[in-house]
Amino acid sequence: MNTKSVRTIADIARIANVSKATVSRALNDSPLVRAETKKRIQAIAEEHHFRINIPARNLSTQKSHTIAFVTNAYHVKAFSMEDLFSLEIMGGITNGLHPLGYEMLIVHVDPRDSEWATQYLESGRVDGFVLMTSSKKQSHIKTLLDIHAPFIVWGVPQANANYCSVTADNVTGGRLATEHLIQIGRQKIAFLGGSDYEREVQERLKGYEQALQNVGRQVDPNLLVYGDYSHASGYAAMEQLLDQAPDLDAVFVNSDLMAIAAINVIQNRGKQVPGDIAVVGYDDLSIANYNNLPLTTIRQNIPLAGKLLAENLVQYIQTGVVTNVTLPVELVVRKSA
Amino acid sequence: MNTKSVRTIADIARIANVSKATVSRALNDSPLVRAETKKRIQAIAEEHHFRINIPARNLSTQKSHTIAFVTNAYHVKAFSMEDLFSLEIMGGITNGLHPLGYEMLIVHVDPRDSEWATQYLESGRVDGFVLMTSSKKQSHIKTLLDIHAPFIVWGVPQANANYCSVTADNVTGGRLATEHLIQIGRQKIAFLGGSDYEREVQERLKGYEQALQNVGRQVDPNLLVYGDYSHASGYAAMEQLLDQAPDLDAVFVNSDLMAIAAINVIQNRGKQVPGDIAVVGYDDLSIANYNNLPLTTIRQNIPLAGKLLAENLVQYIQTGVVTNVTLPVELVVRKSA
DNA sequence: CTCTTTCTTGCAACCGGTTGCATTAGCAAC
DNA sequence: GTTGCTAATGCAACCGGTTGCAAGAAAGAG
Repeated sequence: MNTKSVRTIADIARIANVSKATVSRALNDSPLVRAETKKRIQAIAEEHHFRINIPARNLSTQKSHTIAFVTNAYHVKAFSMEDLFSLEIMGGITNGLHPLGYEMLIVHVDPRDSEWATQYLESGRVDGFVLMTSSKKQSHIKTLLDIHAPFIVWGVPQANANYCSVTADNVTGGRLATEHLIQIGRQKIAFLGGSDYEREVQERLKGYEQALQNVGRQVDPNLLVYGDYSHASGYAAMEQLLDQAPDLDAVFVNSDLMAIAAINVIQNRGKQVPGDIAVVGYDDLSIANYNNLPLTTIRQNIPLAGKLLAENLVQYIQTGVVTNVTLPVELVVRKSA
Repeated sequence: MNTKSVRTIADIARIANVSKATVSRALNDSPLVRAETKKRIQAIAEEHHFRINIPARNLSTQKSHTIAFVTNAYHVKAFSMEDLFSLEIMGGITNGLHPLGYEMLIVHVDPRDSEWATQYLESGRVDGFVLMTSSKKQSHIKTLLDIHAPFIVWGVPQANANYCSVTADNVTGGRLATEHLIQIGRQKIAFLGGSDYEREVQERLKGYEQALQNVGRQVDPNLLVYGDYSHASGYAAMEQLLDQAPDLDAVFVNSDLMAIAAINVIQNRGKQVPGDIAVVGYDDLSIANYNNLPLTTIRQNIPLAGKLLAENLVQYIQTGVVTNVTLPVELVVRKSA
């Protein structure tokens, strides 16, 4: 129980001999209050360690200054390595939100539940959503559009879409990865993609195809496999690749986690990385550097992506301006290729 | 802008021909309202997809139903692998909070800032804190105690402390790890600890010492080194160990991440794990299983720890009852030892 | 039938901050 | 000295839900 004698704006008003309205305006730096009055009030508030009551402010302004980070890890008891991408981008998002006076809630979403968005938005609990889910993403986007919810998406937006997004240049990423493998002399270059229905994966494939075609090579369907970004799926996909094309000497993998799984498979089959098979990953998560065999990978600037997701969503909430950002990618050469 | 015609309890009251008070009581399942009236009101609310306004409820009840997850990753632009422990326990915490109607904010804390706790608590933004920081933990505990903030700590509580905590049995963990290494025939067993001022590390050392003494062996100070749980510190500590005792044939490492770093050092010096040097880690994070050489490790039940952190903090907020829980640990034998 | 007790629901004040509009003081122009 | 305009501040209603206490209805006992 808080027994401080100075707890509300009314208390500050009594001490400063002004009205609550003047105190509220002074603490919010309103131009309607004379500068010397404002300074005096702010000094009194500081002296008494005054804290404005956030629920009261939220009620009267009808804003929560809170963003929901929507992840689909609802089904697990705990986060894991599989969620490292979310973890890393989360840090960038909270760093972007904090200077703007916003907080971030983590929201697990059951993809079968169509009420989750209204439950958070129409109750006034959050002002908007950062959508990270990959399963049922289109369905979630539709849900959010239907209720006119402010949101931003990590990933390639739908054609003709009118919502905010931040993505990276996947075509260039695919091309850079493949060009590197070509440049170091690899002859039989495989593609281990994420979920094949995703635009990002399709664009990385396009970049891979472009790089091959640029040197007069053809795409071999036996060299194309897909996972779902999980470690297990990367493992299985790499096994399938080696079964289908035992003589492949390079693989471009659509995520660092699947790349590490692929390396495990390669090494377990008695082959050397990068000697026998060169491996390029994607994302440049921290694990890429920590792996005993540091990963050559395509860096998406995840801290910057997080920061822009935050800032662009808040800008949309405040102004209604929709922004779509495509970040550049870069090849990071380490030891796996 | 929400143009729904049924937005507030007053709207439901008008439709149901009762007062706001009755609607509020019905939606909160109060026994003061007749059962048939309650049913009727709940049906009307359901029919109109009514959502109670959370800021208004928070203001009138003076509760936010929000918990702050306090981590000290304030200094980085993004989370990383170093934060995998926090990520994994975070999942357990949100799973524990959600059925209780609570949300979780992630709060970065500058250890030099002494106002962070009042900033969140006295503004009514959060109802309590889960304290995960390891740097300046004692200082944060003092800060929270000074302002009578509800909180719970992951880790061993201070002697005579009167606050909630969840920890695991570190002495047993240290003993189990060392006994296992003894049992598989290792002669020169090293200890690579976390930060040596931490009670957890001291307790794990005690377990290590007990196991050695139980078989008539002495503790060799040249076999004791400390890191700070970071990958880099684990790497450096293992290098120091091998410099000091090139003939060691086992090492008990106080975290999975440092264990992986240790394995990297061992392999980079041309030695085999577990052939030349057996390695046991701690925590049983998801990475322990994903590593190409799956880690033998001491499992702390992280999902359960997270769930209990959540439930016991909410119980303290609601009832004032302080609970301290020590979870059992277990040895998980994989391939590194 | 009357009185007392209990049940059910309503009244309205409160939680604390925001802000449109009103009021008053001060200043400048005539 | 008067009038008109602007600046500074105050008033009080509002944001929406909660709940202590009051009022009235219903039921039971005598």
